[in-house]
Amino acid sequence: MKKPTLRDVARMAGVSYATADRVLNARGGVAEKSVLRVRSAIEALGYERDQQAANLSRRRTYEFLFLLPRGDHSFFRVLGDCVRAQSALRQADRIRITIRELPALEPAPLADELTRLRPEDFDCLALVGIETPGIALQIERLAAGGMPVVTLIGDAAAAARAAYVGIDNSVAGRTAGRLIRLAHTGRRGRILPIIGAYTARDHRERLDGARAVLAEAHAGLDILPPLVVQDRPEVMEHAVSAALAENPDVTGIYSMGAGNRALIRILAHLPAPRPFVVLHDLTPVTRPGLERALIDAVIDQRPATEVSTALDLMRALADGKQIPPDAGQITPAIYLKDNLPHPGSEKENP
Amino acid sequence: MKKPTLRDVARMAGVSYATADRVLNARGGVAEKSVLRVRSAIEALGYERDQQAANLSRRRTYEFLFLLPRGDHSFFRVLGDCVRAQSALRQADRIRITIRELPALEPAPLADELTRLRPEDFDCLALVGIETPGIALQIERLAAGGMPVVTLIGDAAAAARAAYVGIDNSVAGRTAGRLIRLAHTGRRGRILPIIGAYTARDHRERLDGARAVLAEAHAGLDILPPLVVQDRPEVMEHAVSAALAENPDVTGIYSMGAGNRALIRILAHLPAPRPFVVLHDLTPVTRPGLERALIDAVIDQRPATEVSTALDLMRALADGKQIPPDAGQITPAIYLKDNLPHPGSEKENP
DNA sequence: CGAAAAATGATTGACGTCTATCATTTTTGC
DNA sequence: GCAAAAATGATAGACGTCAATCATTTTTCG
Repeated sequence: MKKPTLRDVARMAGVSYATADRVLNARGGVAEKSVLRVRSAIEALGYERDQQAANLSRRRTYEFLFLLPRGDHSFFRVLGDCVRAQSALRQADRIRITIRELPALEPAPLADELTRLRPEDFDCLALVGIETPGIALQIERLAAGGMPVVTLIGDAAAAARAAYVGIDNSVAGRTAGRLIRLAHTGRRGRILPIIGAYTARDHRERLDGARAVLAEAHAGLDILPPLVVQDRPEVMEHAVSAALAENPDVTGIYSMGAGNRALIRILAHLPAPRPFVVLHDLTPVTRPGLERALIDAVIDQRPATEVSTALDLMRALADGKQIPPDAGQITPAIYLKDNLPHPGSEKENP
Repeated sequence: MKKPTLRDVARMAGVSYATADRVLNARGGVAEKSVLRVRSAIEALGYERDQQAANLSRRRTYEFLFLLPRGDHSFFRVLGDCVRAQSALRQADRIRITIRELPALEPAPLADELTRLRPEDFDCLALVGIETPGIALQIERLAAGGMPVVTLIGDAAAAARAAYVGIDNSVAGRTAGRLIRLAHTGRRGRILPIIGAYTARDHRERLDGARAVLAEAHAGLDILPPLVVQDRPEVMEHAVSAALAENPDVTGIYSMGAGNRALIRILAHLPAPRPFVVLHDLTPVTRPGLERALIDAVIDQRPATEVSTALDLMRALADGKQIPPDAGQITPAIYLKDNLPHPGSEKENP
């Protein structure tokens, strides 16, 4: 009644242990009929290789590389913390994580780094994708060379990468839109969207998602043209101040990108009733905003879950397993003032 | 530069492998000074036992028992599915899960089952707690006998159980309250709370949480006395129909317990504008309600995360590790129509 | 000081798999 | 039918730990 070993498989197939092993590990040099007999014995017994014993024997450690944006955005800092936290936890599982930090959101240094990589350097690579032909090319090269690539947070080279782990930004935008609609039940309003840049696909998707839901609203929700603030607090500071001065009747703000430190500062000095504010990602910047009720909701992509999921997938990939196509889909979380996770636990708890 | 083995520890401590092993596994019969030398060698080298090799050698399998409520509530059915899904996934980690289903929410059968249990039967026990002196006594007995007990969803015997895995129901209630407040921004309203029973601690906590947040609201939110429906659809059907007939101006409904099938049926026949509706737990009953926009928000305790977290803790406990006091805290999730997880993925994705 | 007790060392065979080698058997092709 | 090639069997030593045995050394104490 206990788990069958490869020895049991060999016995049932009527071959030697060596032959069963040759089949299992595809070493070749086995007659077709023997292959079939071993295969069906595996099937019949429901044999599954004891991966732990196998790893012990092979002295295998999983070597994973994470290419992360350097932490000028507070979200990227949180993300890095998540990776480091998981790195410590997974050492027991023979997983070794190397982290290299690159300038955030810049294609050139990332492409450079990828060019220098050889497929045999790591068992799997995770990176925050940027959609650029040069980067796609490198991902294809590495994947073809046998190093699976997982995109994290942002996708790239959708055909060549093994998995994308992250949220559906259109879903995130719709969710934000829904919250804003909720907060406008039975009244009219004017919404101010703020994005980093039109060129960022994730911001565009969030914007479109939010617009779709807000446009559904029967009642009149007036959606202002989006402010473009380049994810930078200084720009945010000016742009938002100006926009609010021009539109004192703004009842809702949806900030899709970074640089929210300035936004929160402005909100703190706004007279009541303040507009309803939704923004993205729980960080040391946004969390106090929620706690002080300056902002009302945060759409979070749950970086801890993303990193943990990514690592599960990377291990499966390194073991040569098949992966379901949408295994990396992360459902965005909604945080209000009241359901904030315990401080710090964002890093550990998937 | 690679991980030190026990052999390295022995060498550094200047003792034999056997002695190092005696210290590591507390087999006794070792002189004090040797113990110290080994200990400090472990410290100095940062040695950590290779748990996988150890388990292989011991032929250890973790034997865990789950005592689950029989699935008449749809949530408990989801919970059971989560346990079964994890059971399949964790076989590779040498975890064997036995599930016993008991009549839901009845103390007597649970106490009976516990009485029959001997501490040596399983390495760890997880159960949905009911707060009863008899059950507390049994948990204390098992814990004292060396079988750690983890409470799931509902707590019990807080002093004796090793961990509670579940949400803070007061937080869940506050979150629901906050959503209702959001939906009443700038307008008055009348809220209808629905609970299963006053005796259920979780329902009371949810109610108190929601009331606390709703009472904060400057504007007038009129909170009706809670309907008590015993978690049963038939009772719900009558009670809610009557309450809505009596109060046609209800603008919000918060259902804290089960039996929501009837509530959703009623909502489907209500003329617009429908009240704002929040209820608990994403199940095959509530999900379509969200999708059809009959209800507006679901507070979910993320059973997949709960089960997964419980298993992590149970393994740590079985390995004799220490556990941080709030390791089982689960942050409740808010689901709107737009951020529903992919169907089925609730069971797998923590 | 010497005997008993305590501590330590040395060693062995598992656990399930990997990797390698070498001998033996079976199949293939001429 | 025979040599060469292909397939198979048998076996051994690792991986890091556990659990056990037995011999040897050191300590304790009367």
